[in-house]
Amino acid sequence: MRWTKSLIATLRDNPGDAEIDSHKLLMRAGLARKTAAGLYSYMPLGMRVLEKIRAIVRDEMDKAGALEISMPILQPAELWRVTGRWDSMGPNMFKLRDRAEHDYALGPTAEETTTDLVKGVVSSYRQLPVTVYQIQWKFRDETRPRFGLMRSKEFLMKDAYSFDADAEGADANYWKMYHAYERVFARCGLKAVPVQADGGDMGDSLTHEFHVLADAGEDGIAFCEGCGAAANLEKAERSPAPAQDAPCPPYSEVATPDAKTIEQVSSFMGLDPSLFVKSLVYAADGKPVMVCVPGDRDVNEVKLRRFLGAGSVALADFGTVLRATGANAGFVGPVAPADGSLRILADSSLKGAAGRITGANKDGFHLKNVDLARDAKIADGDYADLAIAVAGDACPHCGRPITIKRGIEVGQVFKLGTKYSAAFGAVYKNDKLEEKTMIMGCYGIGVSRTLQAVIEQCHDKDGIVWPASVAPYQVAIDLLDPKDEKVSSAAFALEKELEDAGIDCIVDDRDERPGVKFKDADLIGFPVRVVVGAKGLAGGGIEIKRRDEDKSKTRIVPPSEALAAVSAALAGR
RNA sequence: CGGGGCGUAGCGCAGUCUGGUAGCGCGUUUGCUUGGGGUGCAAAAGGUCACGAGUUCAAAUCUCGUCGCUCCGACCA
Repeated sequence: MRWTKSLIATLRDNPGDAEIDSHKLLMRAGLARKTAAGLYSYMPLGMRVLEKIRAIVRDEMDKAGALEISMPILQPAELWRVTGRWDSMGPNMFKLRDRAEHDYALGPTAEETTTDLVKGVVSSYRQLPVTVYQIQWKFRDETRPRFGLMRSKEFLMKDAYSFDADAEGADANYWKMYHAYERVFARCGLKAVPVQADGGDMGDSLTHEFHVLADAGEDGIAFCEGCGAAANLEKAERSPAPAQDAPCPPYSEVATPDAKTIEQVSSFMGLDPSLFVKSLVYAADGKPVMVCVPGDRDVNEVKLRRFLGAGSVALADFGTVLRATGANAGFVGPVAPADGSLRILADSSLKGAAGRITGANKDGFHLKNVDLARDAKIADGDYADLAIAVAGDACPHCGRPITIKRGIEVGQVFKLGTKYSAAFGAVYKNDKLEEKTMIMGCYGIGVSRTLQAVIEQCHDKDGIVWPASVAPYQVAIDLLDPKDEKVSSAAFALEKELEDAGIDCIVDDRDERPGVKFKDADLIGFPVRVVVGAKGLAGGGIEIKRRDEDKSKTRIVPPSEALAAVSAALAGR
């Protein structure tokens, strides 16, 4: 490919709306342009990267025995109503209507569509197991799209769905995909780590997320250096030691006017936040429940929902808080709430807590010297791990302190069980002609997000440093004297040689100064750069340098050895 | 959903407070120059100053409204 025949527009300045390096570089290197908020157009260079990632994903899926299909982006509402997700996905789904007033969604995922499809095709155990996948544009009405392709309204996703006759098969499929994912990300040049995650809406059982570690990541991940455990913070368990507080005198009221937050009250009273009990009123499936955690901790709503077995939990509105406790938010506590039947939960680290400060369930007042066991009605079984883990918490498996890092979620594997197959009646007949429900798994990879994750992980101060496997072109040939017949024909000859050898390359044949070409090549990040110039040719040859190497490592070879030298350089990447 | 910031040339921005001929850098075009890390010089093209209404002799600038973009927060009591 010739630079002058492509459509490449690099930018000197960072776009004003880009916050993180990968987003800035995505735009500056001319890989994509923003069309509207959360919507991007891929330029020729970006398209090539996307296609290369897609090809790797497809290859690994095929090797894992999955079958590629394509299902409609436009999905009828009736499918979503079968599982109730038409309502439960709520505003996250783009919904529209045709002229006959039929409802549709722009697919945010495709469990329903796939289950319905497979149900109609598979009827015998002889056809199982089967795994199908597609690489398709997905749509989600994000409340806040950000960071370019990281969180956008439209994104390319590979979604695979497995159907098995029995649990053992489903299990085997899960791990087959898990290992395929490891290979996909490794081949994209990414260090992605599998972490335990919460099933959320999709199912209750085993699930792992694959994360690319990066400070710009939106998820927190807890790691244990001791035993290697890794879990999303939403899921991360801790094993908090119970408090062993000394007995304290009876509790008494303290006036704390205008001090509502833990921060305000603790500074008002001059006491450490950890001595406070933070009490929050939640609505669990609409029913109020109070949750107490130490003042320097936050409630983990995912764990809370799991513990309660609730469909949804959210902080209660102020009216509910007032009715349940008798006070406004800021002054509530576990001691004698107005609603005596209010269930009160507490984090395990509060078991045995005494001498603590809580809200008084009376506006403007807190209580000091609260002994939870003595003063609050908390059932023994209602002490649980309910707080978000923080660095230094004990690992539940080996007891060593955990560390917290940030990650970008690029993939996730789920065991779905029969949630969808049961809803759709996706059954097969076994060898005794008995009807059985298929057991499912689903597996997603954010293809467009992966593109940006590679940039986030592979860049330096000069630009992107593409792994050879997903680079828009593997080789850039900087033609320094395009008007010199001899020089340009040498460059074009090498271009042909490389292309014949299956190495894609782009010749920068612009009438630009060398510095401009070097800067652009570094910015876009082609893995190998070849310089063909009059000066070099006269001096014996052409220059070859890897993007991740210093200038001093430049090799000069005669044109006849260029192909071998480029291949060698690429092999090193 | 709440709060802040911003909408001026393809991109990045100044000008707005204090109303009076629409500016700068990059990019683009042409010519010369230079030719190994974003050359230098000169000339040129390119803007209904987001949109609408109002105030005024006069509005990018003041007022009101609308739309869009963006950041932070989303009840942690």
